[in-house]
Amino acid sequence: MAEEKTLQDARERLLAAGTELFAAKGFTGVSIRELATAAGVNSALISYHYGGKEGLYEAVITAQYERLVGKFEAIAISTATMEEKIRMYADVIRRNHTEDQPLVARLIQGELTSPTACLENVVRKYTVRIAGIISGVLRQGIQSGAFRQDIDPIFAAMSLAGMLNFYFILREVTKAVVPEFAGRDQEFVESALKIYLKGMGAD
Amino acid sequence: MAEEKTLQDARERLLAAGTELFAAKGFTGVSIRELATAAGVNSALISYHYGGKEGLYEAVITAQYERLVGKFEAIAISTATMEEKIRMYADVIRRNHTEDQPLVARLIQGELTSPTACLENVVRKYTVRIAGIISGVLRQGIQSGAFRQDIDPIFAAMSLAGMLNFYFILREVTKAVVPEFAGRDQEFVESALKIYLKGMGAD
DNA sequence: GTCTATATTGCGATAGAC
DNA sequence: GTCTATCGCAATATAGAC
Repeated sequence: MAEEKTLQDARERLLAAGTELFAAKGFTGVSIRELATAAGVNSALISYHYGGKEGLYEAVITAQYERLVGKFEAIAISTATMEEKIRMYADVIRRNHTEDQPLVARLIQGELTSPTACLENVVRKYTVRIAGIISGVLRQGIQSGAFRQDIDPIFAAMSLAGMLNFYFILREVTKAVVPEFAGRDQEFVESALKIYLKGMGAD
Repeated sequence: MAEEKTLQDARERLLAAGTELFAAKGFTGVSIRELATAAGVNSALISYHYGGKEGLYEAVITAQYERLVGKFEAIAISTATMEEKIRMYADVIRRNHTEDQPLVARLIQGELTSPTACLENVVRKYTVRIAGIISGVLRQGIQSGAFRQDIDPIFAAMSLAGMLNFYFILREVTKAVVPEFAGRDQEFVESALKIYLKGMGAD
């Protein structure tokens, strides 16, 4: 078991290169030659291992969605309180956009905004799954009386996800220009949660 | 002054075709041949009038941003109350995504999510401008005591924009699968505003 | 201002040697 | 499982006629 990272096979190296390059430039912005060079392998291996450029792209997107879904599910089945779970969701989203791999978050957001034709079903599947996980937790909170009764849980979930994700989408665009945004991610999340938790509170 | 719509010059016809096609397929998804055919002109005229495909794309994006900024500014300078203005902003966003030209909204969202290299400055400019307009109105509300004092107006603006826009981004992906979303746009906006207005309320 | 024709470049995929 | 070489195609841009 040589732990030499550079000795992973072409398949793995292509997945890693694809994750980085597709995230940075989008599907159509990267050529198979560029992917192969970055992975240090021959471009023909993309077809051999993944059936083509689209196949590699699908593998990249799927792997990232699975990673994210796993984190959301772990929170949902934990024994934390309702408010703690919401704070944990917010933390996953913040970390996903900042610490983990900011470009990958943008990749998923981009696919969400206008899915590649070949990936519409994949994106739909995971979107529905994540929305289901979060709205399920909120439904519990509504039924238990912790949250107000007059909001549909799915709408409550969309509102929360929107507040948090949209900021991080825009941050990439504005942080160089709007001084207000520099290094205040955590502070934004706290402000958004203040608004959301008060807004969802039962009277 | 013949009002014959089909007799507008190639420049206008290309802008119209570009708006529709770029919105439907993205920048890289459309070829100049396709643009020229849709406009009923020759592909060489794209270079002649706009300096190339990128120039036409920039003209399309700029025109759409100007249209949107105009609507936001009109609300900002109106004499409506604070809550009315927020409801009017929400209405502009909803109409922009549903009635006006849903695909164009997706075009702008897509550019926001990951700007084309050549358009980063354009996108930045308009993002900052719109954020400035909305946060300015919220700042007034905060100073007047109508809204809570412990939230930065720019964060409050981002939270509002996020709640509303994110739903409409996802709606395109999920409406075919999640029955909850079919025809409930107005209802979602009302729910989101309920959460937001209560969450921003001064105690 | 508009069109025809073409130059040039780069793409994704694959056949076949090793 | 990986590489070399190449095929066939579609892309944008432009030179030059009208």
